[in-house]
Amino acid sequence: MTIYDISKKAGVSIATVSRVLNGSDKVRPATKKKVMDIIEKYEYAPNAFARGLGLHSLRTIGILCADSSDPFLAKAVYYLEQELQANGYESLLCCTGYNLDIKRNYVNLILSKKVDSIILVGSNFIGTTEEENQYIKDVSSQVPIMLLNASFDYPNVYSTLCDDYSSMQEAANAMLDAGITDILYLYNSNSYSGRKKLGGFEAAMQARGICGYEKLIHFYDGEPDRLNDMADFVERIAKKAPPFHGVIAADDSLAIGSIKYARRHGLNVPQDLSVIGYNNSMLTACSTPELTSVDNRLENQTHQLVQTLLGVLAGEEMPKKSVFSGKLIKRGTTLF
Amino acid sequence: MTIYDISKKAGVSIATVSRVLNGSDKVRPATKKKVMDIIEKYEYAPNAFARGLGLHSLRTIGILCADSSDPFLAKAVYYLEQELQANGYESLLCCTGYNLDIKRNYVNLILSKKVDSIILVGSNFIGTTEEENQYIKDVSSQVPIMLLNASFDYPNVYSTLCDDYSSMQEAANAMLDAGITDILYLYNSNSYSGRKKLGGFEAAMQARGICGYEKLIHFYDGEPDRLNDMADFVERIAKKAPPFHGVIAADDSLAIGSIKYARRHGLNVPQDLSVIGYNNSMLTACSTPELTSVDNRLENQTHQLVQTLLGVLAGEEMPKKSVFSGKLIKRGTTLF
DNA sequence: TTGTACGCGTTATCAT
DNA sequence: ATGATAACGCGTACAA
Repeated sequence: MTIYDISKKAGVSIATVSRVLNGSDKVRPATKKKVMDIIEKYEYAPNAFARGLGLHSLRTIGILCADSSDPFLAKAVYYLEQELQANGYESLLCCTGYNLDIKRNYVNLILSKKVDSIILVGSNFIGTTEEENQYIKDVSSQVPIMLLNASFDYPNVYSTLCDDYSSMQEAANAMLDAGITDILYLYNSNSYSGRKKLGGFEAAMQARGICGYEKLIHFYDGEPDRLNDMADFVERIAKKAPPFHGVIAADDSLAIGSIKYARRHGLNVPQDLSVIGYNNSMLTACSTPELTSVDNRLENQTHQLVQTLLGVLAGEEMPKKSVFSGKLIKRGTTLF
Repeated sequence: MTIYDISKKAGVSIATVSRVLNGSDKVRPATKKKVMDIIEKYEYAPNAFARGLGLHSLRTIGILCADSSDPFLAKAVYYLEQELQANGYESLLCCTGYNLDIKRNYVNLILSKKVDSIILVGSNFIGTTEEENQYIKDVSSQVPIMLLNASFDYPNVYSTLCDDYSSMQEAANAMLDAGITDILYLYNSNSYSGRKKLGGFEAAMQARGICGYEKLIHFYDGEPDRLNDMADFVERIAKKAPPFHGVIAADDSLAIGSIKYARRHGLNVPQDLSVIGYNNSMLTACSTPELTSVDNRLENQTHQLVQTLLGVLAGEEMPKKSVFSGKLIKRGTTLF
């Protein structure tokens, strides 16, 4: 069934069928009904490829993320897909892994599929050097680039993110206010977001004049999601580093790992050890007591990102950067 | 840049350019190089839509799942996307939610995007009645339908799954062998897979002549991933139902919920209560001690599914049904 | 309001 | 080995 078949059966031209299909324009109601009946009778649906050829778009958005099974990224992808779907866009998903070179290739690959835009999910797409981020500049000339949870100032690149710096600073201040100054800071990513969080933590410590806090900043470079490996990691730290009575982690999984460590050593949480995580993920319900964590407003971010994208695609002028404030969700692993 | 531009600049016909692009056929090396140089110089890439028009394919697979942020489904989607990508296919992701009508619509929608096949991830796409599954029959005439973790016998429908019946039976037998016969069975889905698991459990109980086990079979119909809601749920059951010293859950989250319940009531796991989960997900590392769980070989399943799909698309005769055996991964929440 | 005719960028089929 | 040309199916100026 092609548009020609339909036009023939309905006794009209393909132009009229096309007009009926695309809702618009002036078509006499009687003609419209006649055509619609034929279309429905034969369950005709226009060929997407031919349509794409003419319209230069198949209403498809490329979603790139490092690992769609990471709880945080998975949630983000889910929200984005739902939001895009609701606005008539399909989602082409690509999981790139964490290697920058591979990411670059994927961006070009997905671009060749004629997506209307590319959403980069997670801040690990933004490196520290100009050269690392060159690929984003290159692609931004073709389609708008949307960054979720990261920021990059460049034409046709739009950023939506949480103010991780302030959020982490606030979290650290909350712990400091409770009198805990020996804080173990754990992180597992040097991404844009990761760097902001660390910066916020350091700023808080410095503002209070805490000395030697650097010795308690540790980077976990093991496998993600291996909670026990993370507990082992904390255990190794505890043996060598100065004592600590608080843990702030840049990711909930690391916080849970710390709680596992505490349990192994008979430390009570939060009496002996206060713990704050980040992302407010499902993992917060995993521990007993439940994990205090920073909520970075993921759902708000994804909503805003898609709204911005729709505006951009419609040719409107939209904000280049949308920043949300995070919020400390207090649960059982902290006394404050 | 179109193929015409390139052909002009290279002083050949578009046919030759096309041949060079598609690697195939006989093109004199010198000609090939000449064309390639021009292509690279101008960074020419063929228009995907026009290509799709000619080939009737854009090498895209539709992946449908109820909720890509569910840990199990997220992992499945991740593995599938990786595997497809490695074989030159893109993934069009759709999250449908759990409503059957909506699913039906999505299937048609994604089909109109001219995907080469549709993968239905998770057994909740298969209902109990003929009528519920009619939509699958309808679509299967257009493209091959691949089922992950479910089975449906119909032409052009291919199933890859774990033998959940036997796996659950084995899990129940392990607990029964350890002398625990008062077992609380928790489930949260009546999907194809959910029904198989329940069947396996019941078979095991009946085979051992356990009486009244039905009173300890309970369906959780609350929100998924709300571990505390699940703990509340178990608490309510414990107040009314016969006592139990074992829990077998059709999903790890329910098992974790039970452990939370146990902790609240000062019950020791596994001494006072043995717990077995299902899916062997990341959640197994969440509890202390770690959760014994049934591994349903997800990675093997996804690999097999894609291999089958590639064969089908290549016109080969492939198995209609591929069944893997699950495996009980013993950890700390059981004594056996 | 409706129809004609062309363009979109490939691939495939013939010739040569 | 290479080239000319016909589909592929739709959108859309432009004409009627």
